[in-house]
Amino acid sequence: MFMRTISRRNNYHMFRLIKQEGAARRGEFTTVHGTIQTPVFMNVGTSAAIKGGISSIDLADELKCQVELCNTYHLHVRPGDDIIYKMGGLHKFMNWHRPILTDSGGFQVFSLAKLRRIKEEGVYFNSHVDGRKIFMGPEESMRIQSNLASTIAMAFDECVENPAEHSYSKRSCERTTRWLERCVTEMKRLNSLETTINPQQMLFGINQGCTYDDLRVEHMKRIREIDYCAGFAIGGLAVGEPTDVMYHVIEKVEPYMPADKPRYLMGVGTPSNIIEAVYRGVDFFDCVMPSRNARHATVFTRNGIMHAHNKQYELDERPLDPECDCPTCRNFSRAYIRHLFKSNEQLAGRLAVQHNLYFYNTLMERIREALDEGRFEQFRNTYSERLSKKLID
RNA sequence: GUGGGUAUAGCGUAGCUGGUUAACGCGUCAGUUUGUGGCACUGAAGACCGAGAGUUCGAAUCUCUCUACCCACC
Repeated sequence: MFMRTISRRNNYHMFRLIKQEGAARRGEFTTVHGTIQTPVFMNVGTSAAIKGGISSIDLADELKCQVELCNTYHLHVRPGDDIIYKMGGLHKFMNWHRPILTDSGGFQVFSLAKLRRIKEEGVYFNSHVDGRKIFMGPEESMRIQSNLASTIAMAFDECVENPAEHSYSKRSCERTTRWLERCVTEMKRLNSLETTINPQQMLFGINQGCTYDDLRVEHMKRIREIDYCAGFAIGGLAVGEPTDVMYHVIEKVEPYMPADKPRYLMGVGTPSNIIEAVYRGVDFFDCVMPSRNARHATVFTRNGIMHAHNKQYELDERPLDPECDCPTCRNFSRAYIRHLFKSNEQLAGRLAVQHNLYFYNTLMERIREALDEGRFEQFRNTYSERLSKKLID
């Protein structure tokens, strides 16, 4: 049997609001794996690895990552959550000892649309790896996440696609609420078991409702009544709707989210999206954009977005971002990185991912400093637009 | 020296029983990427078809000459 290393006595789910500027919040979220300074960007390592060859050690030592995000569905398919349980949980498995948030697999209901069937009890998938049939419902998702022993588990939801009919969105939301109730029941049971690696595992509920104000608000009201949730997420955004619609939905839902719990905008987004969402009261973010874009040679700088493979950098001796002090920018020129991309060297992706993650993590640091010093509004005015424009120099 | 073969974008090839703006891959250039199945996807530029002559309404395509390269035999 597995030796329990985490006490079940302490209450770790503490969100402390340090400062507020308008709707924007500067906070601190205490977890069993350490305290998270918010607003925070979680670095996406779907299969217990940041794509591009960044290890947990790099993340912790150099890249200022506070929280790593892993995916329930992917890890269930491979290597199997039972394997990770036997290996002592995700933290031990990947040698990452700060907080981990596991996504529930709900998003894969949406993104693997061609390979699934949704029913009341849960979702039938065909595995993207070997095609075998997989069933996942709220209980399965909670059991898997309990085996993974993440710090924060996400509720199993349906991410409604955009556009969607009002009637379908409504039925889907109601089902997602019922699923959340089942998640809570199952997680309570799992956290009480002697064999559970992390009995302090927390659950975040997820708000849905497509782009319909009434559904969003109604759903938020329903799920916030479920007191067990340690935080709440807004899901189903940045899936094709215009940016101003996304901001509008956040503005509509935010007043109904508990002020004493963290708010997490799932899957978002660009640096500008993040600044705008912090401005509207969001505390947690995650997005594949910094890592995926980096692998495709798009890097973020303080003065805008650059395509590192462009010819104009052929003889450029400057680092990607002259104002950045990440390991990549401290050591390598644009000319060299462009060459690595053109030559299809793995190192190109690694250096660029390293830079982009550092950029996102330090962007959040700068947002927190601005909030600490009461000048977030000014920060937003300076950077919100600039960071999402193409770099010209 | 004789016989045979090949010459089409930067590279490798398709088209060659003659018929509209010569196709494809790689490379080049540019762009996309929002709770990551797929290190992926989209687009653009670029050759007047080895050179010259001929047949024909019309030639990358047929004929002749030349040049270069490859193979075989002397």
